[in-house]
Amino acid sequence: MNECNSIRSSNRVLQQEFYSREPKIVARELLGKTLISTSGGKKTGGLIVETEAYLSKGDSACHGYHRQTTKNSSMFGPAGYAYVYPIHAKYCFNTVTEEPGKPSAVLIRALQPIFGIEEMERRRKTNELLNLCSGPSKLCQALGIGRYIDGRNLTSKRKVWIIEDGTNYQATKATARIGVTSAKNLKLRFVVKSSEFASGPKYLR
DNA sequence: CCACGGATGCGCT
DNA sequence: GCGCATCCGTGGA
Repeated sequence: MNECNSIRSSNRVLQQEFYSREPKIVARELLGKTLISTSGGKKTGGLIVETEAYLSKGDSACHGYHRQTTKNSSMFGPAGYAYVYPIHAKYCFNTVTEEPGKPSAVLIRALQPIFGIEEMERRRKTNELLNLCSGPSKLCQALGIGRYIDGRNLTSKRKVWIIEDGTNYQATKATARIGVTSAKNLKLRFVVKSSEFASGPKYLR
């Protein structure tokens, strides 16, 4: 934690204008904002401390790189909607960015747990705070996010949304994305510097 | 109907 | 740091 960080207090839900920009900008600005889910009837969520941008152009790691399919169609839709896809029997949660037709998104990779910690512990089957939301599939499990969230609007307080409330982090870091098998040269992963809640090895924080 | 990908995570070492 | 368990949804047959 850095003493230069300041706390924001606003319940305003992030709107389409926020998401309708380049994924790189959105990814950086999502750090320190608050992701909330009421899936399963329980309020869970936390501060976003790690994100990754997937670009609509020149990014072979982006799921929309080749063409639109049923799987990735929400990526081609309007900004401010969810793109959720299954991976290895788990899920990853993205916010769609830019205008319709441009397949880009921001993957939420880690949260500092804030709301519904007991419920998240139950869903994750662990009491370790640092292990609740430190990975894209971990946080989906903790927040009850599944494929049924794919294509949902994130700009109203229904099921899943993001509010301005949070922390203005001064120290952030950009690194290569984790786990991608192509376009490894692009530094499109954004992380709150030294955050113990982020995923990945320490030298990438 | 079925083969297979996939932006993972856990459990070892 | 690395191997592999795990499984849903897709799309081709």
